[in-house]
Amino acid sequence: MAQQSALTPQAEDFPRWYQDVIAKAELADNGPVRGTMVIRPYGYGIWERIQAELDARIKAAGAKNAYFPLFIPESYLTREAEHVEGFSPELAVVTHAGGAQLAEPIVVRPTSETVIGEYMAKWVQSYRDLPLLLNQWANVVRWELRPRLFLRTSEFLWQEGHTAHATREDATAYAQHIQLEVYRDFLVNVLATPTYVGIKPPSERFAGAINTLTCEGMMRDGKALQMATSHELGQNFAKAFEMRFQSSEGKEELCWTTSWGASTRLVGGLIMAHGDDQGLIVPPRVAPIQLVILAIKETPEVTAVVTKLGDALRTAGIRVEIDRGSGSFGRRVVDWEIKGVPLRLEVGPRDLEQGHVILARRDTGDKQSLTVDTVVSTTTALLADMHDEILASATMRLETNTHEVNSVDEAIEASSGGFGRISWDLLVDGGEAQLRDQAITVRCLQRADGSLPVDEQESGLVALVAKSY
RNA sequence: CGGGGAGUGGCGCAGCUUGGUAGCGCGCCUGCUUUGGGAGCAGGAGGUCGAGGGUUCGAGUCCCUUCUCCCCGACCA
Repeated sequence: MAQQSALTPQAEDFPRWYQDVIAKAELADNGPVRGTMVIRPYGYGIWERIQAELDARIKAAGAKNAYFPLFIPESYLTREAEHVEGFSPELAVVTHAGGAQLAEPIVVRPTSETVIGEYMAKWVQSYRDLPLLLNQWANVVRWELRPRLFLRTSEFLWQEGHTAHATREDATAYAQHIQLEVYRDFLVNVLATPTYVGIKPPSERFAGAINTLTCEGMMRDGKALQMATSHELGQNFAKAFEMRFQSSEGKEELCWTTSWGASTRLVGGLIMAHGDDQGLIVPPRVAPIQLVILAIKETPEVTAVVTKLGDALRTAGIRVEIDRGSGSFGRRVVDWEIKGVPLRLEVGPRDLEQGHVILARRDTGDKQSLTVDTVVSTTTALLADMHDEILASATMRLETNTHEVNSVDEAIEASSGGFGRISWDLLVDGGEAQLRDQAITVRCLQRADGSLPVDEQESGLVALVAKSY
C-alpha cells in the first residue's frame, strides 16, 4: 500500500497543514457564525490541561478567581479614551433585547478592565485592601475580519487577571512576576515552548496601557506568535473608574492597576510550535492522553495484559487511554500520531509470546521493546525526558532562526523565516514603518542580555522583529 | 471597503463550453475475511445542484436578480 501522507506537508503549505491537523486530530470545527469555533473534546482536553496548569500558577501568585458579567454598559468603555478607541472596531454591541430597543446599548465584553474597574473602585477604600488580585476564566468577543481557528476567533476563551496596587512599583513588579513566574514558567515547563520575553513598543501596546509585557514564541514556519501578555495600566483606569484609597498617612490616592491574559490561542501555538508532517506533537505535561495502549489484536491474553497495564499506569498517575478498537493496525497508529499522543504502547500476541511489549515515542519515532514489569518505570522516566527534549529542540529552532542584524534591510531578510535581532535605535526613526510595509513588526524589546527593560526609553535596547500571526 | 475565485450527498471535487436518467474519490452502514504501519471483497444508504425569477417540451447546465463563503491588501489574545 503506497504510503500517502495524511496531512499536507508543512513545507508545501503551512496554513493548510495547520487546518488539516486541526480537522484530523479532532481539535476543533468552524462554528456556524463566521469567526466562531467549536472546540471538540480532544482540543478542549488540551485547553483543560492548560487551564489547570495556569490556574495553579495564578493562585500561587496570590490572585483569586471571580466572575464578572459578559454584558458591559457601553458607557463604561467610553470612560477610558485610548481603551475605547482601541476596541471599538471589534466590538459586538447589543442594541435590542427583551423585544425592544435598549435605552443604552450593551457591549459584549472584549476584555473586562472596565467592569472590573467599576467594582474594584467599590471594594477598595483603604491601603489595607491592597493589593487586590483577581482573575477570571471567561469568554470574550472581539469581532475579527480574518479569523483563524485558535489563533484569531471572534469569540475566544481566556483568563484575564486584574489587580490594583498602592504604588506604581508594586504594580510593575506584579506584572513582571506574572509574566515571568506564571506565563514564562508555564510556557517552558508545560508547553515546552521557549519564548522571548520583552516589552511591546508603543505601537503594539494594549489600548490603555502604559507598558505591555509579552512572551513571543516562534512557530515552525518561523513566524512569531504572541503567547501571553501582561499590562501595566498606570493610573489610566483608576482615574476613569475613580479607584481611590486612603493611604496609611490618611491621604486619598489613586490605585495603580495591571491586567494580564492568556487565551485559547495557546492551543494554536502548541500546534504550530511542535507539530510535524505526521501531525501534532503534544508535550507530556499538557497532553490529555500521555500514553495510548494499542491492542494489536484482541486475544484473551492481550486483553488481560492491556487491562492490567492500564490500571498500573493510571495508578502511577499517567493519563492513559486504551485502544482496543477494530480497524487495521496501521490506521490506528496513524490516527494516534496525528493526535500527537506522546507515547504508544503496542501489545500484540507475538509480543506476549516473547514476554515483551513495544513502546514508541511520538516526537522521535523511536521504538523499544521492554518487559511488562518495567513498563511503568520506563514510561514515567521517558515522559520526563521527552519534555526536556521537546523543549531542547524547540529552543534550538528558536536560536538558529534568530539572526543578529544591523540594518532594516537585513532585518527584512531575517524575517523571511525567523526573527531578526536589531538595535532599537535603528528603528525608532522610521525603520519600524519601513518594516511594517513588509508585514514585519517589532515583537518585543529586550535589554542586550535578554532581560526585561523598564520602558522603551532605556538605552541600548534590542528589538526582535518578525512576521507574526 | 478595493481586487480575484467558489457555491453540486458528511468532506474534497467532476459535470456547465454544446440543455436530455446527477456522477467520482474519501467517509458512512451491513456481511464475510483481515488486525504487526492509512485492509480486501460483496452489498447498501445518503443530494429540493446556495436562493428567487425567467427562457424551454425539458435547466446543475442558458438569461436576470439575490445571498453566502473563501483567498489577497488597513486592526488584534
